[in-house]
Amino acid sequence: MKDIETIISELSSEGFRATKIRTSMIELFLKVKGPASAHEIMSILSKKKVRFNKATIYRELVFLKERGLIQEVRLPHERGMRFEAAHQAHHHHLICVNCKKIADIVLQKELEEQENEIYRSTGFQVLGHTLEFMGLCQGCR
Amino acid sequence: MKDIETIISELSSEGFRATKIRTSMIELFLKVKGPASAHEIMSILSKKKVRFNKATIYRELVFLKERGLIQEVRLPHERGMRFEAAHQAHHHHLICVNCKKIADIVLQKELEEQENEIYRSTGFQVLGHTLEFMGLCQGCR
DNA sequence: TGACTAATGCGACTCGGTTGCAATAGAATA
DNA sequence: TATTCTATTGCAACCGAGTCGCATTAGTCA
Repeated sequence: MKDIETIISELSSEGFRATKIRTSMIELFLKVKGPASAHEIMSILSKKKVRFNKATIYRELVFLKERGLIQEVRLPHERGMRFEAAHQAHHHHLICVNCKKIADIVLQKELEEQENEIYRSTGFQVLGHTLEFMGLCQGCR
Repeated sequence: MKDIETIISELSSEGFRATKIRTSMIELFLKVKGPASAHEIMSILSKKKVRFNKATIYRELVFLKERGLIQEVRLPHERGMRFEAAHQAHHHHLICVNCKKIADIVLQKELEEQENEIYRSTGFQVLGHTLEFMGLCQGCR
């Protein structure tokens, strides 16, 4: 994700509008670290005194996702979906089983080796993967 | 998971009963490959003319999970939970984005290296991980 | 066969998310 | 600034997956 002015001007040049909720949500995704749930998004907006309806939030999430500005993340231990800004390098998540905080991590050594092995042994052509680590963060150890 | 007679006798020696639904579900998990959704389980039972109520199915899934006979799996692209027999070695899943089939895979080379790197660089102590591969199976390539 | 209680069915409910539709409000134009 | 067009919103009803309380049923043991 670029800076907010660029995003907004790109959107409006395509006929989309810079509404309060849209700009607030884009700002939010530029700021927040780790993937955010719809619930977290709504509570942040509430604190900022942005009035909204949940249907609007979900619709905006779909909109931002379709435009490639955010991407969906599903974590292994929970029901709902989460979203994060889509500008980032390929990364994974560290989920603390104690305090539930979620941190991003970029692996120095990705999974090419494993993916090649899969192709050789099964003929399955890997296009992507999701990898989440569960454990204890430094503070909770 | 052991064979069904052993499981049933172990359960009944602890005061649990060998009901139609319970034995059908244990049989099912011994047979089915790849993690099954509640929906799939119910449709398989229906075909076998086993009458049931969805609350019972969910309760039985909780029961079998608590007893360590099955384990929960959440796949990155879908809402619901899935379950698989818990006897298996640590493994991952190959999810075909085209035909949606799910296969198990045991990696020759697991992620110790990556997990050590995480500990060194962040102090996060990894206790487990989930790793799913998306791609095209041999038949869909 | 009777008694005990684990397991079931039922229906109502929760939670996360979606949809149809009328009302509202950005933004371009006059 | 007023007008117009239509993207966006709020509302309320809805959906699917899963859960719960409670009265009833049915395994199992004596």
